Amino acid sequence: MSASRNRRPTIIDVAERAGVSKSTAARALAGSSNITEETRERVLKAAATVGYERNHLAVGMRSGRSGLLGLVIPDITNPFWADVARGAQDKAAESGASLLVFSSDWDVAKEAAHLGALRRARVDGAIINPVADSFDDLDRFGLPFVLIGSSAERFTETSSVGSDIAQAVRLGMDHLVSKGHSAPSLILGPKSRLARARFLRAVHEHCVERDIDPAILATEDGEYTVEGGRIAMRRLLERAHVGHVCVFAANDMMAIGAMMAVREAGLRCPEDVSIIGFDGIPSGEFTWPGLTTIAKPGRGLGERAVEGLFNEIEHRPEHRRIYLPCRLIERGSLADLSTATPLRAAAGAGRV
Amino acid sequence: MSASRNRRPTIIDVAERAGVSKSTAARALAGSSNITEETRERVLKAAATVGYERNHLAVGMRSGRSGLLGLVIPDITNPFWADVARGAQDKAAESGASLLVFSSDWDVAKEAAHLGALRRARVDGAIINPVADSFDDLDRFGLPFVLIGSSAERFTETSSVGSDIAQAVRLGMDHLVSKGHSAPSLILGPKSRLARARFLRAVHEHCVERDIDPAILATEDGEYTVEGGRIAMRRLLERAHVGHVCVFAANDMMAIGAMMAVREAGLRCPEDVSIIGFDGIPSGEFTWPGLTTIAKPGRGLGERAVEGLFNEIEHRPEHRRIYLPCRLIERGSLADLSTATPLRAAAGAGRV
DNA sequence: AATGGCTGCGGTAACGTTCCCATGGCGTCG
DNA sequence: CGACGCCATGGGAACGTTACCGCAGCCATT
Repeated sequence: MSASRNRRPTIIDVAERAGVSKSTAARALAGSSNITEETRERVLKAAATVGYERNHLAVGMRSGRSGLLGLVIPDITNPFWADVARGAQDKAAESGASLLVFSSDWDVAKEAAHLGALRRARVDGAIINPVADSFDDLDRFGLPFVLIGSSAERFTETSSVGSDIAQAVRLGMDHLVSKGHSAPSLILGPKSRLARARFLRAVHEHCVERDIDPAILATEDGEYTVEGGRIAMRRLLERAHVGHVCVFAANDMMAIGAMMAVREAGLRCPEDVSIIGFDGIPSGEFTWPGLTTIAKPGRGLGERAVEGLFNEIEHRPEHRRIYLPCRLIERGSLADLSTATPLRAAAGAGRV
Repeated sequence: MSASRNRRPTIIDVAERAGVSKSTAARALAGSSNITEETRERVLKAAATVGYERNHLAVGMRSGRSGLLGLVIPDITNPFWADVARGAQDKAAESGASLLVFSSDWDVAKEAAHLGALRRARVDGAIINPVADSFDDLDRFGLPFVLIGSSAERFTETSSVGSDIAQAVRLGMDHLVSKGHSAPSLILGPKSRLARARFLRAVHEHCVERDIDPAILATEDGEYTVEGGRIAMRRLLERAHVGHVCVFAANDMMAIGAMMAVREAGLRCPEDVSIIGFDGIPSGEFTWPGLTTIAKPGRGLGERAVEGLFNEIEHRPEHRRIYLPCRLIERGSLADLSTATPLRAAAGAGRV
């Protein structure tokens, strides 16, 4: 009859089957205006029987909207970014959009190539965590986009979604003092990274509020890696005064490295050294002791970014930076110095 | 002149600028037959100056190939699957294709919905790790696809890509005997899972080769989670004979759980219990001791799957199951019983 | 010298959809 | 009772690209 067996049915097949024109069929399928309830049902039934599915490519050509969104993140293998991707994907699916996921692997050239691929694929917009420092590639992009993550600070003119670092630091510091630690040593990222300054500023502000002189805090810099944290911790231990050491690491990987350095120095966590991290990566659950940390809302970031992107696409520009709250995950890497319980007893309990 | 400022240039703009027809422009851009070198250069230059980029949507409409591939995996947050995604994405990019990534989160309904979204997005094909047991959704899919991972065994008629379990088990067992362990206890997945049978069969075959009676191996089942491994290990320790215990876990998460159970029982790894895992997840690097394991070639799986998918799409069906080799990662969770060195000394060395 | 083939190019249709306009029928209001 | 307007529907164009066909000019062969 109408459609051959191996071709996918089009709206014309539906129209023929329902005995109407393709215009009418389109109206019925769009669920919109000026159509008899009876013909609509007839068309819908015809569509169901022939197994019609709207061709997004054709829709995209005609309407200029492809229903495709891009996501460019530095490392898909990092569970945090994967969580962002999942949130974005779920939210996009709610609106019938699909997500093109690209991992730049911290490579500026690769990132630029990905942006090109997104343009050619005619995505409606993109969510980007830029690894490049320059505006060039983003300017060239020419499509609506939303920035995500800490690097957004560099671009004041575009809307962005990130974690609320200030709130996160407050959460961590409050938790520290509630456990009897007052002025933690800091393991920070490289000086070149903007996230470092933001983190440090938040700590300072919090110290000022509590009448602590920020200058007394020992700090060490390092790469945002396990090895970076290990080295930083080593140096921290060399400088350490007598007594319990408390460390606030700006990143979970560094916190894990710090934990390793503590063990390698023949010390114990949390008995001799307390550690709190920042990120909420799954690996923190499997260290010994488990890593107490502040978890970023990865999934929420992805969801919110897609919302912002839709606003951007539909020319309802928010031009706002949105900061989502983080949450504390208590595990075992922080000693409780606040109770009257002698340290050794607590340590013994923690052992088994 | 030709194109308005805010519209993206089309091939017609290029043609006008180069002073040729759009047919000729298309030929030049396609880099194909029957065109003077001179006009080709003129067109190419015109394309560069107006900033022309081929519209994939239009190409897709005309050619029936969208340049989009789908990837449906159970959990994007799992670094193994993320690695698969990266491999697939890289390989797809080589051919100018883009990847739609969907995470089914172990939800059959969500998986079916994703397959529908892929069809509507007019992907050229998909790579799928099916969580559903039935063929129904896959049959309904109606587009070329390649299966990936262990669940592929259920579908004999389609080409698939997976890890070489037999080789991996051999690798692990060989490593065990080289360290002086002969007949490891086994922590396996749930009986319902096909991967369990495959793993167990490989172990048995290896035992037969070495004249070991497979029946003497202690086995425990559990969920493929940290908690599952912990419970299984607990039971294993209750049954344990005197002396060193060696455990081969079918999954890294379970291996990590087993390590926790050992510590909770007041024992030490690797001094009292040796553990080897299977997967190669990053978390295994951060446990104490580091987890010795067999790593699956996630990235390679993704790459190979895309190759197979292209074959499928272009009707060069391989209809083959491809198994990629795994590799051993040696960390500290396995005691070396083979040397003359007394165990205690080795243990002491392992401590710092 | 005439004819055939080949080569470079232009014109046009088609992919599947949506939007705009035209048309006819019917109800309503003056 | 006539005219106007509204509503349901149909016809056609357009989105940007590629494939096919046709045409003109040129070289080679007879």
